[in-house]
Amino acid sequence: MNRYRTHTCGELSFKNEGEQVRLSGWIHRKRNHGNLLFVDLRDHYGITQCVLDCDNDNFDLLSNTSLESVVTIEGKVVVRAGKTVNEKLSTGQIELQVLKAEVLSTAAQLPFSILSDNSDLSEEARLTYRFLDLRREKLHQNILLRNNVISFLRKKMWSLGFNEFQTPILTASSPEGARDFLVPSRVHPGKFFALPQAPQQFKQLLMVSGFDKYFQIAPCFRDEDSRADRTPGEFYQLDVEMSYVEQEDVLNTVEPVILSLFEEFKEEGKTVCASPCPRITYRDAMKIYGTDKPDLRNPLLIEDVTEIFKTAGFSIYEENTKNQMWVRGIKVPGLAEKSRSFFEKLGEFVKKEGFSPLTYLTFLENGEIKGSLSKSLKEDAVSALISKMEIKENDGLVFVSGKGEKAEKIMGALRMLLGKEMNLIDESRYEFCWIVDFPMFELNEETGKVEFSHNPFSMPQGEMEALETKDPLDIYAYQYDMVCNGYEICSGAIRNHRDDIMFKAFEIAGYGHDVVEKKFGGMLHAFKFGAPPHGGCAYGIDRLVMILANESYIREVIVFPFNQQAQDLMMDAPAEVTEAQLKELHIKVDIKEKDKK
RNA sequence: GGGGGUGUAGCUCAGUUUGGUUAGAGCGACGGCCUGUCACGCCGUAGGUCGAGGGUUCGAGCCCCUUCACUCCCGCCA
Repeated sequence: MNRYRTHTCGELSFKNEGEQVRLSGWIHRKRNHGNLLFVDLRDHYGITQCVLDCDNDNFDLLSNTSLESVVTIEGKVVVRAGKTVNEKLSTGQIELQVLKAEVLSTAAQLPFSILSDNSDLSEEARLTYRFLDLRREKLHQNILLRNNVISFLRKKMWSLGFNEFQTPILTASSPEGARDFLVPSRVHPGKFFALPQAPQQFKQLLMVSGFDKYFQIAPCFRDEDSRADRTPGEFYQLDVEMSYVEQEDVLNTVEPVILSLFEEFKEEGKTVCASPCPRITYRDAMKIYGTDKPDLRNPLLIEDVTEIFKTAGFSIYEENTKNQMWVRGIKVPGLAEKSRSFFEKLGEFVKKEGFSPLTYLTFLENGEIKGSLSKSLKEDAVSALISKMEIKENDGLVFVSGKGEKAEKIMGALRMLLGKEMNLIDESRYEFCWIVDFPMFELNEETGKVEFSHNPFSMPQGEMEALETKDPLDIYAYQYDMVCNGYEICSGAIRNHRDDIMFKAFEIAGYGHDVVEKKFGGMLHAFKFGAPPHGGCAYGIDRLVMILANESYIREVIVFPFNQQAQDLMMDAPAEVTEAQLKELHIKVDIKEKDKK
C-alpha cells in the first residue's frame, strides 16, 4: 500500500463500499458538531467527505488541525444513506469513516480563504500567494484548460505534419518592434543578448533549412506595458511557418485548427462560427467597424453618409465635407427610447477624444423625429437617411464627422459602447474573421517619415515591381490577423524571401543597406543560398485560453504572472544583484535619484 | 510618459458627504457548547501605524500638500 494514498479524493463511489482506503490531501473545510466531525479532504481530483466521532482516537488531532493542512487519512468507504447524500459532490454518494489520520504538513493562518471566489481579492495578495490562489477552483481549472489547449494544439499540428523545434532564448536585439529585454554577456564585455520578441528569424531560417513545416509553443519577450488582455514581459505563441505557400494556404491550414480548438473547449451552450470565417480587408474593417479587430458579435455597422450631409443643411458637417472630412453614422435599434442624458454621455465620450459634436436623430413610434439634428436637417436629407439606413420605428442614428484613422477608431469605440449599452452583443457566440491586406507602410505623423506598419519581413503585394513603381502608402502586404470576439488572436504574413526586395523595402522605411546587413545579416545571408517562398503566423496562446475560459484578464490563465508593473511578487523579481555579479558582467548601474525605488 | 480608480482588522467592506466620546460588520483565527453536516448552528474572546510623511485645527480615518503601493485606460505593443 502506498504510504500516502490508494485513491484520489475524486475517485471513490458506491462501488468501493466497504474497502479500506487511504487518501491524502488538504483539509478543505471542517464541520465540527462537537462530538461529530466532518472533514472535507481535497486534492487535485476532487473532494471526499471524511467523518469521525469523539470516540475516535484521531478526533482531537483532526479537530485541531487548521484548514489547508495536508493530511493522510485512512478509513473505510461507507455508502451514505438517504438524506445524507450530497448531490453537489462527485463523491457525494460515499464518505470515509476515519480509522487513522496523520498530519503531513500544518498550514499557518491563511492570508485569504481558498473557499471564496477570487473576484473580491486584491491582485497583490493573489500574486504574492499565487500558490494558494492556484488551489482555488476557478484558477485551478483555468490552468488545466491551458494544459488541455496546448496538448490539443500540439497533437493537431503534429497530425498535420508540422515539426516542433526549440529556438534560442538568448539571441540578438532587433530594431523595430517592442523594447527588448537585454542580457549582458560576461564573455564579451559591453555586448548584450536580447530575449526574442518572437522566434521570427529562426522560423524563417528553419524554412531555408528545408524543414518545410514548423511550429512551436514559443515563449516571446517584449518589454511593453500591460493591459487587461496583455501580460507584460513574456507570453506564449503557437508559432507556425510553412514553405511553398500563398496567403490562402496558410489561412486554410490554421483556421480549421483554431475553429476545432474552440469546438473542443467552448463553454457549454456557445456556438463557433462556421468555416471559412469572413475575410475583411484592413480598409473595410476600419471603415465599417472602426477597428482592425472587430467584434462581429456586435450587429452595429458604421455607414458613410458624407454625400447626404454635403447638402443636408447642417453647417458644421457641411464645412467639414469641404475639408475632406467624412460623416459617418451608426443605426441603433431601440435607441429612440434613450433619454437625452444618454446622448449627452455619448457626446462627452466623443468630445473627450477631441471630436465634436456628436449628433443624433431618433425615430419615434408615432412617426415623430427627435434629436439634436431634427430641426437643422432639410427634409429631403432626412428622407435620404431614412432610406439609406433602412430606418424603422424606434431606431436611432448617431453621427460623427472626422478624418483619418484616429477618428475611425472613435467610431469603432462608439460602436462598441452602443452595442454594450443597448445589450446587442450576443455573448453565446465565438465570431472569427481574418483581417487581410494590411498596408505595408504608414506615415508617421510626427516625423513625416514612412515606416513599416507591421512586420518588416512581410512580402509586399506586387513584390519588387510595387516597391519600385507605387506610392509606398498604397502598397499592401501579404499580412493578416485573425480576430475572435474583438480580440486579435493571431498575426501572420507571407514572408519576403528575396534579399533584393528586402533591401528595397527597408530602404523605403529609411534603413540603409549597411544597417539591414548588420541587423538581419543572419537571415539575409541565408536567403542568398536558395530560400523557399514561405509564410506563417502566430497565435497568442494566453489570449486563446483567456477567451475560452471566459476571463477578462489574461493573468487568470497564466500560472505565475507578473503584476501590472512587470514584477513577480511571489519570487520578488526583478531584484538587485551583488556588486560582484555586476562586476563580472562589466556593468555599472547609473540610477538617477528620482528613479530610485 | 500621461489620465482615472482604490488603499480602514488575516480577508471582504462600512464609516469620509457635514472633522467631535472608546473606529464598526461579515468571514477567518482563538475559546466554549453541540452526534449527520456538507457555506453546519449557537455563545464568547482577541485582533487596527485607518498605506506612509507633513500641514490646518482645541480636535483628523474624514480637510490640504507630498509620497508609496495596487489596479484600469491612453501612449507603446515590427
